Amino acid sequence: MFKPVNSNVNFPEMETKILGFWKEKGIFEKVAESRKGAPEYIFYEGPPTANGNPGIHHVLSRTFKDVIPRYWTMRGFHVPRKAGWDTHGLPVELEVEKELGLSSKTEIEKYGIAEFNERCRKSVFRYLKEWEFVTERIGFWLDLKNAYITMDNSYMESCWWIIKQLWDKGLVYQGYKVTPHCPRCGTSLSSHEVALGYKDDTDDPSVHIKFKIVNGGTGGSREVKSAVNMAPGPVYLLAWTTTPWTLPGNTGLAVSPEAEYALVETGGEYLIMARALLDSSLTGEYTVLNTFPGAGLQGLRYEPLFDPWADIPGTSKPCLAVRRQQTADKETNPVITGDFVSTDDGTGIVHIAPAFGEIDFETGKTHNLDLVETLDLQGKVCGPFPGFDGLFAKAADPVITEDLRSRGLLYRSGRITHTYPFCWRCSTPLLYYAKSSWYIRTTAIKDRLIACNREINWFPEHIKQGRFGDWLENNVDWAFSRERYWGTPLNVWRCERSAEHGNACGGAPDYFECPGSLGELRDKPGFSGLPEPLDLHRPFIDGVTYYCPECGGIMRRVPEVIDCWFDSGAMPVAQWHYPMENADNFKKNFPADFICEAVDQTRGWFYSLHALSTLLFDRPCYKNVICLGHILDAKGEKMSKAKGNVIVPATVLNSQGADALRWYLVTAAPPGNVRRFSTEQVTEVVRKFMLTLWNSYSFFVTYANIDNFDPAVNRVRNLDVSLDRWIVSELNRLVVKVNEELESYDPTTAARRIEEFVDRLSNWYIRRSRRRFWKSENDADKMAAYSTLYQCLVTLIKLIAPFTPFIAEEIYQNLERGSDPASMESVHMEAYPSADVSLIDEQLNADTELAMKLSSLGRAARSKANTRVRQPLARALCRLRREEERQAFARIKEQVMDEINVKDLEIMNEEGAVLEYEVKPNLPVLGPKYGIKMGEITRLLKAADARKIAWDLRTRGEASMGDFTLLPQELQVLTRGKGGYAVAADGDIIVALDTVISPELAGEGTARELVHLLQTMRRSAGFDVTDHINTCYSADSETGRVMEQYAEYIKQETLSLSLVAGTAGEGAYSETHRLGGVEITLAVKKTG
RNA sequence: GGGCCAUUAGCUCAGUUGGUUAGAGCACAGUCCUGAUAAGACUGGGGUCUGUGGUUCGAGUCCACAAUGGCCCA
Repeated sequence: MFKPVNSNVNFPEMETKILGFWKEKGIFEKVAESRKGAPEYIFYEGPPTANGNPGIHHVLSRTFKDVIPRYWTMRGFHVPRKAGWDTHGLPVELEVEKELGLSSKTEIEKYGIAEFNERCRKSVFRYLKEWEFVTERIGFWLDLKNAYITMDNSYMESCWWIIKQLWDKGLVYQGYKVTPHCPRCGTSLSSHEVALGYKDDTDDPSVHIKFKIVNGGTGGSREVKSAVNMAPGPVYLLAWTTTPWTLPGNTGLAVSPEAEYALVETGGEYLIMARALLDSSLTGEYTVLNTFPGAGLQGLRYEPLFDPWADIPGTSKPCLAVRRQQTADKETNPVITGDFVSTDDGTGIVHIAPAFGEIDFETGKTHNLDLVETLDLQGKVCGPFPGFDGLFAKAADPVITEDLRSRGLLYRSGRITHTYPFCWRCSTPLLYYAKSSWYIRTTAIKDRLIACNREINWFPEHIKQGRFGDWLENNVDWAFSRERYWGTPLNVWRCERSAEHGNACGGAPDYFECPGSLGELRDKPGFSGLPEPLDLHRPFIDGVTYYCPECGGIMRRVPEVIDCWFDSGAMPVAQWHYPMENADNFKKNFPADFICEAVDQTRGWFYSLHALSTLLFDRPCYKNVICLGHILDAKGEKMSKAKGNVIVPATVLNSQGADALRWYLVTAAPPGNVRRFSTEQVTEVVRKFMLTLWNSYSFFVTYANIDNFDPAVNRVRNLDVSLDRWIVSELNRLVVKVNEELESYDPTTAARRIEEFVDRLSNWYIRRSRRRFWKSENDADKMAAYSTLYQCLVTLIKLIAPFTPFIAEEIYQNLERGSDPASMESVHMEAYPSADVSLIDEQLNADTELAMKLSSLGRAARSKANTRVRQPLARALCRLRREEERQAFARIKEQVMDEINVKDLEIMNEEGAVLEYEVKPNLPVLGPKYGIKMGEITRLLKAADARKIAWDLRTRGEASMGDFTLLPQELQVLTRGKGGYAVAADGDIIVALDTVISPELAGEGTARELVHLLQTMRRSAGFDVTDHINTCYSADSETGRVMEQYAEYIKQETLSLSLVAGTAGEGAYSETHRLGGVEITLAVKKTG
């Protein structure tokens, strides 16, 4: 006996019960245990940060992260599922800053780094419970107990080891470069972090500035100089910028050497700029006085807008860094040429501030421009600039603009909206400026990064050459240091003397060492300053010093910590504390077979894993990667707290359940696409898939129990009913396909196929087999039906187990575990189904397709004739063109007759009465043969008499039209129902119904109608399916006659022991209906 | 400004190497079927396959450009 199944199932409740079962029996651990020693399939968990609530997009990635490992586990592999947590970095610090009300690094340091970091440590796991809850609730099996945690000493020590490896290869350097800098966070951002924070529609100033040309300089072509000298007033170079705050740092102007420039007079002023941009830049009428190539401007000098060297009381002095680059040539502020100058926008003259832009900086180096740094690390202006000294850069913009206006140096000012980068965590506008930072020289291995990427399978595939490939092609060195507090400290120590005494130490300007482990550090001469208990974080590690081996000076750690993307990219190594321990584990678990994250990780984790793996081991870190698209709300908008359109996983999990959500996430859209999420669609999954499956299961259990079906005893191996052989064939074909698709990382197509199978199982196999289950004798056919359905169900639940682990477990426990004590304790310990291809019968599958098609057409024809299916009809005719179909006809005839309730079904011979013809060109054949003449042929065919052509083709083997003689294979003769109301057609196939209803047929129809009424009444009366009843009726004489004629049939169908005319007795359930225009009253009563 | 992806019915998605009448499901309306079903069947309305050019005898499919949305990069 199987456990009875309630067809009114509550999935969330069922799932909770299964969760309890897994927990109580330790199923997850047992599954892992059962695969010990099996070949490894390696999955890496990309560590989330648990300082915020998990959202629906996390459920998406966690579902895919679960399906694939579950699949490979069932395929017999041992799949470790070590959890991980990302704990360092700016996001964490930011939360704490908010809590403490701190707003700058100075305030953090005043508060105390030790205390600050302690707060960070605590805040990291604030939402750990929610994360663990969601992870468990959705059935994502993850080894949470042995999670790797990036802030552990052991983890950080492994990071040190990695840095040391790179250091020894000369791949780590300190560079003075322009970096995007967040003035609020006070640190540089790596390029992948910058990528996270671009905002369109940023409103910024747009100013055109006049730079006054100094007469009598040495540069400029003769032509230009004479033009400038001959102008009646001062001549200005017109430049455009959106960042006025960079203007005090201006030390050069760049022009395009090839472009044409013009000297114009406008409003009494004399301006030089690119000719192509005159109309878009100038506000009024203008006259072009001269034109010359940009190269001619090279070497002109202009007056600086500000003097950063000035000594003005009450202002900061000097600027932070003011470097006069030129030694020989004292003249400053030159016009230079550069290929980067475009004449697409602006004025064709680009203002260069070497401290504030990558191109600017490089240009400054090339042309020996002065470097003037007028901002401190908080983004405040610093320098002899009364009025805006001390202001935040962006706040200084209007002041600077006003100042220039008052001095007549502003030509025009307005606003512009464009895209600008902001800090991805705190939304402060980023400022680009030159400063020192630690780099990993990834450009040195760029070719290897690209080559290793070739070995990776990306899903979707376009990421490989597209987004990720491009990223690698444009690789820049990884700026991996952060001037912050809560992160893995950079393990570089520097000799104090090198800075204090110039070249005093070892002859080098700076002497650095990079100890690669705690042990190595402890072994340094004079090591001291590390307190117990051990904590490698700041500020404790900052106190560690030792003696410089070169000069005996004090070695101190540099102040930086490392990028948290480095942490997560280090996980293949650091999760094992390799190489300090677990060398075996590391080797066994590297590289990964599979990882999965959303597309935003191409520059994040996907990159940091790939880069570190290539740097360290010269090989890719992962073999297969599913890259998921983002989730939008039902309207296609991004989910955000601000919009209030965030869907919390718990709401869906509580109402529809985890299986439904998982199935939806897998099947609804291709994984790589963006997708809209709405709970209505999850509900649809419940109705369409989950309930159909559940009801098939519940149907099976109900009847199997009535008949005491025992799969162990009643297993039928040789099926001779074609319906059974068909569904088994479909099942095995499904198993082949699903395996193929899962092996190629396409769970979506696999699941969609399963969905289709469930539909066929329920709506064709079970529906058509229903009568076999009701038969009162336990004959062989009935057992074959049970056995087949049982086999389908137990195979099916194993197929779906990776996708919907709960319902699979629930059904497994009842159907398989419940009847076979030798079965596994959980469905997830089972082997994934493998197909028996000998059971796949393509012919049979095609036959059944045809039967379905004919049945569908038959019903369509009935619908047109307005004849209900319950009313039997004498005859149907069908038209089949293809030889295979005509052969299949004999095999499926009975099925179709039964489906559309006709007494006879024949292939039609004389078609004229019900059909009309159409002749069409067979394009794939005719096209290549006739090419450009096709148009004419098509026209001729349309005009021709289709019936005649069909006749000619059949009798003469060809047909002629105009100049053309066409052969049968070049044309298609289509036929369709001729206006007749009982004909339905689809392409070649036609079904026509004989709609004449004889009195006998009418009587039979009435009998079936009566059975239907009584069945419905049984249900309304609340009888059990197996209850026997007594039935009474009062009806007109005609109906009474039918009752008598079909008494045996009616009694058998409705389990009536008696069927008598008369009024109902005490306690009977009675209903009155209209049947064929007359009123009848029926009454049913349970016996005994 | 550049790159990648998407755009097919009101909604969610299929659409194989270019080939004849572009399909499902949901939703809506009507009819039917039902002794597992919250299901199913049939019919109907609903599509200039985002647009414009091009290649071709023939384009949802290939090419170019553009638009919208998303992501990424400057």
